[in-house]
Amino acid sequence: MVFTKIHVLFDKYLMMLGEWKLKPKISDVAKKAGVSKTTVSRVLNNRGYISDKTKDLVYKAMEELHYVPNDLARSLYKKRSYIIGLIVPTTSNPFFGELTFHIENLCDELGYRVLLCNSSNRSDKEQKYWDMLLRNQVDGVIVITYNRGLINSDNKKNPVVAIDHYLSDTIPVIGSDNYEGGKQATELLVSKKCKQIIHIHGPDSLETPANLRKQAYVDVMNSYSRTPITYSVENVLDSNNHIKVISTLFDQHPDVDGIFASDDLLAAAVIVEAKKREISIPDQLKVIGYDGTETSKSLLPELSTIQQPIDQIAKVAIDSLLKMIENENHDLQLETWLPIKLIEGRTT
Amino acid sequence: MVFTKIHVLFDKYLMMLGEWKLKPKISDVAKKAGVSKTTVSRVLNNRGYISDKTKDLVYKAMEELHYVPNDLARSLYKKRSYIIGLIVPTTSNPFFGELTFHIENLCDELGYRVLLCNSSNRSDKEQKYWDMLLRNQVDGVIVITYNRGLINSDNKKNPVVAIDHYLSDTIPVIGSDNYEGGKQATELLVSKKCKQIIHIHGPDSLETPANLRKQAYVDVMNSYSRTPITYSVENVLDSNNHIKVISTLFDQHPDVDGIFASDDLLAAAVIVEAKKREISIPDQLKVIGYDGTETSKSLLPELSTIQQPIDQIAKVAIDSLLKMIENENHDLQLETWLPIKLIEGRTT
DNA sequence: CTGAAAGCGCTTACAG
DNA sequence: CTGAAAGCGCTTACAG
Repeated sequence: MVFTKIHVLFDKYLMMLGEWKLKPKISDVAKKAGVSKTTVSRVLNNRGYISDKTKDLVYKAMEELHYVPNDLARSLYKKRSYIIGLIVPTTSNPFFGELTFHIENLCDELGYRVLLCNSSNRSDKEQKYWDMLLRNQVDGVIVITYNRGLINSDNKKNPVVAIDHYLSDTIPVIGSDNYEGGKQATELLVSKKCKQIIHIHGPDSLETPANLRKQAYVDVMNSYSRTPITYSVENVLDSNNHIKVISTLFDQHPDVDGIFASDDLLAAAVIVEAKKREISIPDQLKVIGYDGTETSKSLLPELSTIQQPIDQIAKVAIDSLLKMIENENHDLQLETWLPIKLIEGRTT
Repeated sequence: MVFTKIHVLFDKYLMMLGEWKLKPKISDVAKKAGVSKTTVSRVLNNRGYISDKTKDLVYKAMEELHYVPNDLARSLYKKRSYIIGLIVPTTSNPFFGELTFHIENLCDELGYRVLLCNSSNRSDKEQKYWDMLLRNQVDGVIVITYNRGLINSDNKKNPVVAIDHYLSDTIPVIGSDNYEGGKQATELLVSKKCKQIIHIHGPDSLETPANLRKQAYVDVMNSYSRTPITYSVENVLDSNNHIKVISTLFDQHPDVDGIFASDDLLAAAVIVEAKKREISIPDQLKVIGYDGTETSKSLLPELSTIQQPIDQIAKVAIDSLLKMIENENHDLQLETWLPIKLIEGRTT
């Protein structure tokens, strides 16, 4: 009798759980199954020996209560959140959008979740995001953005890997083989008999390995005893800025017949401007870009470009980060440059 | 003397914190500042009265220890994580990439973080992600993917909003004015004297408001006493699938002179196939897409398309979700269709 | 095979 | 203006 009464009371409590949006916790499951919290936790984590009978009881109780474990509590105890932070300039850009997709997918496979941050390349936002990620106890961070100040000696302990950006001399950097890419792009234009080859690229101020694309261009030009000419776009995320620089380029060098743009969006803007000026591509002007995302292959398939192995970059970044998280970073490569692939379209 | 000794010991402990990668906690700050945990917490949260002197002591201690609050612990107590989950098919697709950017940006402004999930439109992944998000105690979820089974009666309590997909009759749906978009696209082709207008769209099986684009096409065709002809691409994320369907379309309807594609990537694939078959655009064939992302405007600026107000969609989605989270969902609209904009390029 | 107790790092009534 | 104590929902030695 007394037992029944308690049972009824407990069911009432459960109804309240439902109505008040209260979530059942491990002790509710324990009560319902008639075991201790410890046992429920053991069943939950498949840890230690539990009789099949008890297991079944617990499983049934969990099901009836629609129990959902609270990972926050678990993370707090374990000092491990299985969350990684990802700071990108913006997922609006197809290169970062695809990179984000691959990174998140790999994380998911490995049991990690990702907290996404779009910094818009603004260092104030990068800093705010960085602090937020630390407060949220992320296990590690992947950074695709520039902010040398971000990592100071205080937080060198946090596992971090950077993509295409030097952050400090202890943080692994992953990227495509920028030098080789820049070389192949320039060599292609030379081989196609371009007389006046110009390179357009991102901000000079950034200390990114992507500068090697420019370096390769300069070296190749010099190797043919030609004068390198480069134009810099200060804000890569602003397409109006693209147009202005490109327009200036054409005004100052009406004889240009070969352009190597450091990314595909820039190359696309070059093509637009050329069309506006009735310069025919590839007859009068040859254009090659960099990145070769799926999106640009779909939307602008005729573009010649240097394709980055985005999936491999994501893979190496995650692998390196996990090694750091697991403290197996003894044999960690500090720089990894993945092979690029020249894609010849109809713009060269 | 004794005091000094304790001081020295404490400093040693702090050194260990550094070496062992242990993070200082509130009690470390309290000890260093010579106050209680309660006081430190109050300073941290600017709550209740604290003397300026104490405040300064605490701030100094926090700084010296490089103290970082643990948001996991705070969330656990507060039963509020300030994290929202975002399930998209893939950020590789420019539409979702841009939507993700805007959603994350708005969240950041409002003090929320986002846990990103790429479902690849697979319902098994959607389900897994959904469970993961609940375990991680997200305050709400934005879903851009189809899985009616996802939301069952058990978890109707969780704040959710859907973008472009009907999940249940209690979950708000946000999207562009698909019907109006489909109508304007079709009317444009009609006004341009296309004789044979065909519509290509995503999977028929999905119960998405995007089907209204097709419905509008059908209605407009009927209003001109024409026979609607539609082709369906089963997997929108697979470009090979696009090509096959489009190729069939051209084979079966060599007389086609107007195509309304339900997204820009599909439209781009149509253009590629047309070029391959030496069909000139817009003379012999007019093409219009749907989405009008920044990326497609950059890479394929000549494409005529129906532009979705991605930023507004993100805004309404977040606003609705936050209302649900704050339990102010009394006046919540269940369906919101934001105005589209016809962009006439050079493919029509 | 199972449970009582302590603790993860916070916050907040409550008391003074 | 400040502190001791309880509790958020878990996990894990430890003991039996």
